[in-house]
This record gives sequence, C-alpha cells and structure tokens, in this order.
Amino acid sequence: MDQETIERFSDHMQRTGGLTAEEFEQIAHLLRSVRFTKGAVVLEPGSVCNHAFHVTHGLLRVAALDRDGNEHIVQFAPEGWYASDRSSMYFQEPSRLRIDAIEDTAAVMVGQDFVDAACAVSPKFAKSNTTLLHNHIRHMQDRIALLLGARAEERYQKFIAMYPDLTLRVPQRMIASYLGITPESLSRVRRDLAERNFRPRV
Amino acid sequence: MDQETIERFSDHMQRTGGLTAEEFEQIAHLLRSVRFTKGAVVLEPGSVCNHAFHVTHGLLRVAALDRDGNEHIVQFAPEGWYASDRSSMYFQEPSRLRIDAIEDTAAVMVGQDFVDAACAVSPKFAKSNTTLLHNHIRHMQDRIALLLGARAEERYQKFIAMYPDLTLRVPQRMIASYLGITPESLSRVRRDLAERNFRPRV
DNA sequence: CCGGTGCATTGACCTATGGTAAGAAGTTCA
DNA sequence: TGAACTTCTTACCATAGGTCAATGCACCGG
Repeated sequence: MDQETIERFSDHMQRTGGLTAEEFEQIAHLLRSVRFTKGAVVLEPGSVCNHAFHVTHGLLRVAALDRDGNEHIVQFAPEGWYASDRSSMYFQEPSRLRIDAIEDTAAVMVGQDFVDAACAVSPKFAKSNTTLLHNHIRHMQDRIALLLGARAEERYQKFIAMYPDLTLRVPQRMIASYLGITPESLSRVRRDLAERNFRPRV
Repeated sequence: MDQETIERFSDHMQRTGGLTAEEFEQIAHLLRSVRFTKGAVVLEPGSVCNHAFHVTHGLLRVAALDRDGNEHIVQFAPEGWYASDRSSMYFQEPSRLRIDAIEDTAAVMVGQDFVDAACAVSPKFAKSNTTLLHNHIRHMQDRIALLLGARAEERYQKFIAMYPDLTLRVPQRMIASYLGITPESLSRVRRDLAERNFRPRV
C-alpha cells in the first residue's frame, strides 16, 4: 500500500491543498498509490481518464496524438505535479491524450470521489482546487501565446527558464516535441545558442 | 440601461446557466450593459480584467501581444459568448490581453459579485459555471494540439468547420492571426484549397 | 569484450511559411 | 462622384524548420 507515497501526498495537501493532517486522514482511504516502471502507459488514449495522478517520485508525460500518429507532448509531470486529462475526467469522454512514464514513477491516484470528499470536509480545499484550475488555464494561455508568437529559439529559452530541472532530466527529443519542433531543429537551436554565448565575436 | 441586452442575457442564463427568471431578477441589479462602437477598446492590456463581457449583439476579439508588438488573436466572441481574461480576473493580475470590438457591440458586464450571488442563489448555476471552465480548458487543449501538430491548411479547415459563421464575419487577416499565420499565407492556403476543390485534375 | 539499440548531432536538401512590395477590389465618407 | 482607406491577392525572394541519411556516442545485455 506504499505508505510513503501517501504521506508525501498528505504533506502536499497540507502545504498547498488547505487540508489539515486530521482532515486528510478522514478521507485518505479514497486514495490508492501506484508505481510505474519507465515506459509504462498510465492512460491509454481512447479510454476515459478517471484519476489525476499526483507524482511523488519520478516523471510522467502527457502527450496528444495527431492524426498522422505523431506525438506532441502537452505537459511534463515531475514530483509534486499532477498528470491527467481534465476534460476527459470532467465530461467523462474518451481521452485523446496518452500518459506514460519517462522514469520509474510513484504516484497517487486522485479520483473525483476524493475531490468531492475533500471539498465537503474543507472549504479551503475547494478554493485551492479552483485556484489549481485557474493556474492551469493561465498556463495554457501562456503556452498558446508562445506557440503563436515566438520562434523555436525563444520557446526553448522560455522552457529552460521555466523548467530548469526538466531540461536536465528529459531527453531532448521530448523537449523538442513539447516545443513543437523536431529533435534536429532543437539540436541546431542549441548549437546556435552555444556559439553565440561562448564566442560572441569571431 | 439597455433593457433588451439584459433580457437577452436573462434568456441565456435560463437556457444554459441554470437560473430561473425569478432567480435572475433577484440579482440582475448587479449587472450593467455596455455598448462599444467598432474599434473601441474593451480591455486595455496592463489593466486588471474585472468583468466577463457577455456579447448580445456584435463581435469582440481577445488578442495577446508578443514582445515585438504583434497581435495574436486568442479568441472571438460573437453573440452568446464571453470575452474576458479569466486569469487576470481570478488572480487580479494585470492582463496581457487586449479586448476590442470588431463590430458595433452590445454586451453585459458580468463581475465576480454577480457570479458569487448567482452561485449563492442557485447550485445549478455554480455547476454550469464549472462546466464553462472545463469547456474553456478543453478548447484550449484542442487549440494547443492543433498548433503543435497541424499545418496552416488543416488549421484553417478546422476553423471553418468549427466557426462557419465567423468565417464570413471576420476579416481574413484576423482569421490568419487566430491561426498563427500571416494574411498572405492564408490567402495562399485559400487559393490552393479552391484550386483543388474546383479543378481537381488539370 | 562485443554487437545491438536509442539518442544527439551534422550536413545536404526541400518545403511551408514569412517578408516585402505592388496592384486590384471593395468601403467609407466628404 | 471621387479620394482615402482597408482588405485581399499575387509575385518574387528569404528563411525557419522539416526530412533524410550518416556518424558518433553512451548504455546494455550477453
């Protein structure tokens, strides 16, 4: 039953979810912990997403598949983050996203029943949940603006600034996929940046 | 006080917001209606967005400005739709979006006070509001996937399929801006599509 | 120690789209 | 009606990024 994973989630709830340790205890039985080995599929596209996965160790990725079968990474979920398809969860529609593990990962499965129970137990939780939603929206808005308005190089620089840790953990081809370019292009972008930084004038 | 605009919004609330006519009456005093002439600025970038604008006549657009000063249209809001910056409203942050009128427009200003009052009066409203949020997320998710995975032509075809009415009302350069391409490129895409449809074999 | 596998890099070449400029067609307004 | 605008289109060239193929490197299991 992986007690440590649940405890970490409890800590997280107390820090950012507005639940006290006692409130958490009351509803902890609604949670399950899971482990995924590197490469394991967490959510199969076409199935309904019934849980948000809160990562306590490791790294998940969320990817959309276009009709040519190419993967486009929508989000990375390292420790402390959630991976899920909110639309699929809310509307109970089959998801068009795939979630899988980039590293060996431990996560907590958070279902609607837990969220409802937590909202009932604590108004603070309800509020932090709404804040989470709005953070998600803000993040997507920024991403859209970036995809519309910035070139590959700028997108990459923003990525590094925003997720410096991920830049080290995630293979470059996946960063490229997140940025909407090919691995080859990312490689060239990196080379150009390195040249400009280390030999400003030749 | 533009009674017709408010009445239209009342209808809208009864159809999709879960409010009865009586419930709406109770809180209607929290609403104000506004009119914008074509080209008028509804929300100035840099200011906090304190209202969602529900359009009853006309057409608003929501645009993001990149650092080169280029506009990228994030959303169109024709009759029955909302224009706003949810992040700015929720976090009370200065908005990086501009909202302005593409046509002469009549709208209802919906503030947080109205939303709170409506939630208090009707649990159905609270739910429909959450659904609206999730619709927004779903829409943004689709948009990101499209920007990452589809070429200009496919994006344009999806746009036509999704907003056939807007295709007629909105100048092409704005559609181009929504799609993330230049007006010239859109013009070429349209020519190529027309050629393929009307003279399949030459 | 070896071959296999996956990833990053590079180079050559190609394509979609951008940039610029000019003209055509339609709109607005005096 | 005609002048000033705006929008759309077309043509020509430039460029970012995609595609393909080859290479090198690290890791892995036998």
